[in-house]
Amino acid sequence: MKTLKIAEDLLTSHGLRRTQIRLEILQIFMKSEHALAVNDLEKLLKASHDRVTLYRALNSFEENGILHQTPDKSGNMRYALCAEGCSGHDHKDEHAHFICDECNQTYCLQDVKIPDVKLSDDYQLNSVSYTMNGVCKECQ
Amino acid sequence: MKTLKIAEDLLTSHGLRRTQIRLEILQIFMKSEHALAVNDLEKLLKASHDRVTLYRALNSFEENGILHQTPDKSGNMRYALCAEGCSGHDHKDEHAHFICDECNQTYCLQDVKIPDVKLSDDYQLNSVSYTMNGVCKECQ
DNA sequence: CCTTAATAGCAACTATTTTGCGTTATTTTC
DNA sequence: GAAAATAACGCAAAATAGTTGCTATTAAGG
Repeated sequence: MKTLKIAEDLLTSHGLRRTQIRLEILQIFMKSEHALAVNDLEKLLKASHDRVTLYRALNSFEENGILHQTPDKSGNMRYALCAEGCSGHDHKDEHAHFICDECNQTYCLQDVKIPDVKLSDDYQLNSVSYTMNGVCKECQ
Repeated sequence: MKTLKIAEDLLTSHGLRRTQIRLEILQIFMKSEHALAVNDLEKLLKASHDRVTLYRALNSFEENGILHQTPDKSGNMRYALCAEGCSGHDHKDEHAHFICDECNQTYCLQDVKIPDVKLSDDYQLNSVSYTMNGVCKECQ
């Protein structure tokens, strides 16, 4: 299936409008193997757009369970497509992330499931994130 | 042992100067059960100080393995005391963190060790972080 | 004491993200 | 289809976090 078609379906199925930018953003995420910062996104977009537009699109996607966010080591937000089965407030994003200390890129390790830990009853758990830092293949 | 004495020892043993602010900062961290943002720290300090001073103190502590940092969900940096055995570039900070979605506070779960995962040889691992989100006891 | 090197504090700057508001354009409805 | 409704865009401005350069202090060691 073509990425454009998938992007269109993603938007429609979440009641969002199919605008040029949003379609392009989604296609970029589909082609990317790692999480992207707003910065990265700006560079990958054909035309230049207002950052506000990007932020609003990304937030909307996040609220609708299309994307999920993780801050990188320095605290900047990065976004990546959710696996299927995400819904806005109940992210099933239970895979680990790897962030390269050299190139600072975030890899979504879809096949690395996050192991559980024992947690005291004092805490009511909603979601978990597992992030590894190190050096990726490219940078070794 | 009094917190002041501990703070003094921490500074001296790392070759740092025992200034008023730094002693106070360290004591605040010793009394706090959760990780603090620069913002929190400002409120907890008796007198008001320049934010730059706080940032520089915190960075210095981090480099010397006295504190470690974790970004919270929204990407803001939070700091907490390291367990013993941390050194500047080889943090042994292998415990999990819990961040409350309500009050946004970060709890250091010193006794919850981070479990390992299998990682492809493509990645060279340096450090790991495990963060849980949910609702803490206070907020339930 | 006196030196010197670390630290504090001020000013200014960069980067990220958010908010308000008028305009544009996609959807919906007739 | 055309008009109405409203989601999304884009500009301006501002809030927030963190950094850098520089000078003034001050702790530590002779």
